[in-house]
Amino acid sequence: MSGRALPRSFFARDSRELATELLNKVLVRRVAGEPTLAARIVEVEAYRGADDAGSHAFRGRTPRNATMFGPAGHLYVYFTYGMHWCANVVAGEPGTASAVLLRAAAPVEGIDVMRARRLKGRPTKLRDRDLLSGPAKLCEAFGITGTLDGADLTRRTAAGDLRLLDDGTPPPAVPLVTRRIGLAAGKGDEHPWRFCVPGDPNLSR
DNA sequence: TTTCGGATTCACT
DNA sequence: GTGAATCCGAAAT
Repeated sequence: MSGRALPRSFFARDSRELATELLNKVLVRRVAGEPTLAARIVEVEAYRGADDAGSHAFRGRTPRNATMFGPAGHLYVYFTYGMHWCANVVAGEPGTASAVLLRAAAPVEGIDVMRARRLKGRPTKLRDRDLLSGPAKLCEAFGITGTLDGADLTRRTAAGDLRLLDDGTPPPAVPLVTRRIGLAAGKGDEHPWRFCVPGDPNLSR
């Protein structure tokens, strides 16, 4: 997978704008001695700190959400439902606590590794389109856990190399926009801040 | 210190 | 379509 690594300036803007721009960008994970993993992002959600009841940062900074309050271009990883990890890209200026949840992607490279991680020995079959079609699925397939919370997406890190690349594919001219998934009624679910590549088979649910 | 519920997924009906 | 799995952060006590 080749392309231009996205610089810090790309991430340092409003999370809703960043969300639409992340569509069709390529997430790449390189770890020494392992096959490269690559996937095209097809579904994201924007979250904001102060005025977004659906955001982990709504009630202010805590040890858990500290990464969201830091500089853009870092990965905010959190654990939920007692078993799942989800990953966000931090947006905006430090202190705004905004981020973009990576919800689904299309597998591009390293598909066998992704499938093995997703199956975890289960006897079921998984189509390619089921490998990354949800925020926790994406993390499982990419091996993203809490140890990568705070990782800088614009630099090589000790944990390996996790980057976002622009391979020249533009975001969709007209993204599919819906309400965000999984939020309780009245807790930010009213905002239409989910953005998708229209018609993509790898979308969640 | 206890309680509550979650930015989900999967197996099963 | 429904329910179980399963842990932790944060609010409530």
